[in-house]
Amino acid sequence: MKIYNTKNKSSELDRKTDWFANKCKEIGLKVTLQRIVVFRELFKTDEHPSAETLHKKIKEKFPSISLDTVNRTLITLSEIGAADIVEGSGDAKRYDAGLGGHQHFKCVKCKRIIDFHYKPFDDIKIPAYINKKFKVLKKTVYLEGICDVCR
Amino acid sequence: MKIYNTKNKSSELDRKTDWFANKCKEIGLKVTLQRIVVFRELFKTDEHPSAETLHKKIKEKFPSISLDTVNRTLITLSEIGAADIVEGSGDAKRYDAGLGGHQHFKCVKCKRIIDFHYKPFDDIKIPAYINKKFKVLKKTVYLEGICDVCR
DNA sequence: TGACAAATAGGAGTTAATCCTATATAGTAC
DNA sequence: GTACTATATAGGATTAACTCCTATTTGTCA
Repeated sequence: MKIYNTKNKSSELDRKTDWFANKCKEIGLKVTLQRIVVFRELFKTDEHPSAETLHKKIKEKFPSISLDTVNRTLITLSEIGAADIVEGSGDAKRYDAGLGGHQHFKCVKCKRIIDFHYKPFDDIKIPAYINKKFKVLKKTVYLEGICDVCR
Repeated sequence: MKIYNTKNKSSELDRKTDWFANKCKEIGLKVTLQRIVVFRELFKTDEHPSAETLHKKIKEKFPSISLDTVNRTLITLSEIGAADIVEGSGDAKRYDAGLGGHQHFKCVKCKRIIDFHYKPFDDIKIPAYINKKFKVLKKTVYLEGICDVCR
């Protein structure tokens, strides 16, 4: 059963949803409406929402979904590589759809997280002695400061 | 009044403490025993403690200090550049003495944060269009993965 | 040494996340 | 389609990590 609209010509979102549903099946996770909805809502936004923010938005269309489910699902998504926990300093966890190919700037005043993409940051090389000792799963260049609106 | 030991030949720690006390005075912050103790304890460790971890350690010598004070002080330290909040993904805030000159690897399993220093990471250049739009206060290269002990 | 603004202790309150468990549902087997 | 079983969910309870409040204390400066 498809629980999302596919009448229109297949959008990026629907293709991504198919990819996600298949990934769940492969791994042996059930494809539930909640998981699909959380995934799609996260994919649609570029606001790097916290679990609570995302929960509020999803409740508009799906009033019975619980915050716990959103939290659990976001953790599941990040475990299977369908989402990323955005790096930062303390505060509530913030997520993005884990598409890669960009870096984050976080405003210390308004807590807004802004995407930017600077190719050389994708290509930074990890020294051999680190790769030898640790298994590096993620490398990030992260900037913090005052955004254009706040200053 | 010096509230820390200076009988021995001036150690790095004592010199740093003087620097910190002067910085407080410059800015107009009172030089309290609590601030000195938090600063020194943070400077002595390379474990990137959370406020709670640091509070426990300080209580051994200074039983009356409150967790709130440790928390407030750590925030103050990071505001005046005498400490850094270590970047990471959610969980409790972790601090270091903000000496710079190193990067962090965080183990996603045991949450241990390990310092390493790779010179090219100090020198990454921020593109002009970012500096023009935002005031960048901090740039970080941050690695995450599985540490040698956990794997 | 006295006055006052700033800082602290410690308990109360808040926010984010996780746990618990009865109920519901996806996937599979018939 | 129906039944079965392992997962997943809802939502309230609990925990963790702060943050706030206020009476008391303490640096700092005159």
